[in-house]
Amino acid sequence: MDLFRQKCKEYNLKTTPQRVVIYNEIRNSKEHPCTDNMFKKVRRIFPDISFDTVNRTLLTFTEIGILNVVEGYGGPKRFDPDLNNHHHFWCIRCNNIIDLYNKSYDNMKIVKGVQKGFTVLRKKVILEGICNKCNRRD
Amino acid sequence: MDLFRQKCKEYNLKTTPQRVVIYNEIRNSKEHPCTDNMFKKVRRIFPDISFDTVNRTLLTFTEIGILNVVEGYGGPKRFDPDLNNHHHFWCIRCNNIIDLYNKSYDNMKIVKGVQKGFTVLRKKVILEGICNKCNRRD
DNA sequence: CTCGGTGCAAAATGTTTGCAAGTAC
DNA sequence: GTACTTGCAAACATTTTGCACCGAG
Repeated sequence: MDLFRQKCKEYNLKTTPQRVVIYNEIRNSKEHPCTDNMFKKVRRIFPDISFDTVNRTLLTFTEIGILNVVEGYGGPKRFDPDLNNHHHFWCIRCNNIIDLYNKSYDNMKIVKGVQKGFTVLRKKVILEGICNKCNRRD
Repeated sequence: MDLFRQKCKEYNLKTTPQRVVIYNEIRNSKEHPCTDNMFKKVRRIFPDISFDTVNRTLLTFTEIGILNVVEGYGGPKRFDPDLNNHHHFWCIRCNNIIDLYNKSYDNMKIVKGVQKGFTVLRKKVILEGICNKCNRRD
């Protein structure tokens, strides 16, 4: 919440009730929701909010760095409230994303080809496959 | 081309002229085109093809494993003709994807949390940042 | 000849924009 | 009071679906 207020001040954003609710909901989220998921969640608390506001707010949050967008395959955007360095396992069947925390992944070196002239902001490992639940279901 | 014919046989797909053209174009592509890029490319060779066929064919190709879809952030799907193990640098400004080849990335271990019950089909490293061209442009 | 593939048009899905009215500061 | 935000509606972009016709095997 401090981060939120601080960033709002920094970027001249007003702390509207809508933004507060969206911030709290995504912070408390353990998943990687898409905009529509967030809209449904937020509307339980703030029934008159528009989809539009949720969408714009999520994009604004990624711009000011209190949220990340995570990799997907062309479907709806998905957001990640965890700003710590972490990695993902992606189930290609149920589309679930599982967070992975691993020091050796974090410490991975940046390959030479990318160093000159490039700025690397984030580096992450993505594992793709079938999760335990989907495997069990077969 | 052999891979193409073999896979078509395997999955009972007909080798239509449309599919042949699409296959050749994506194979010769050094980029990571989206469906619309492919449509434009293919239409130069096969002017009467529909967008629809290109889209369906690309999806079919990913299903039979002669193409991969690559990670994105909710925009149009992008395809990758390179089936070898490789990694990506992603410019968040110009949206360009640069292929990275690196043995130590290839040899990365799979973390323990994912081993029981999970099937890992692919693993890759994604670097996100600003590419040399975009940096120069500032 | 037959079944899968194509092209078209329409629908569905997801995102963005323009603007009048509202509200945080 | 003013500038930023919101909600709405319409536009846009991308993908998917249904179906009649076509053509590769």
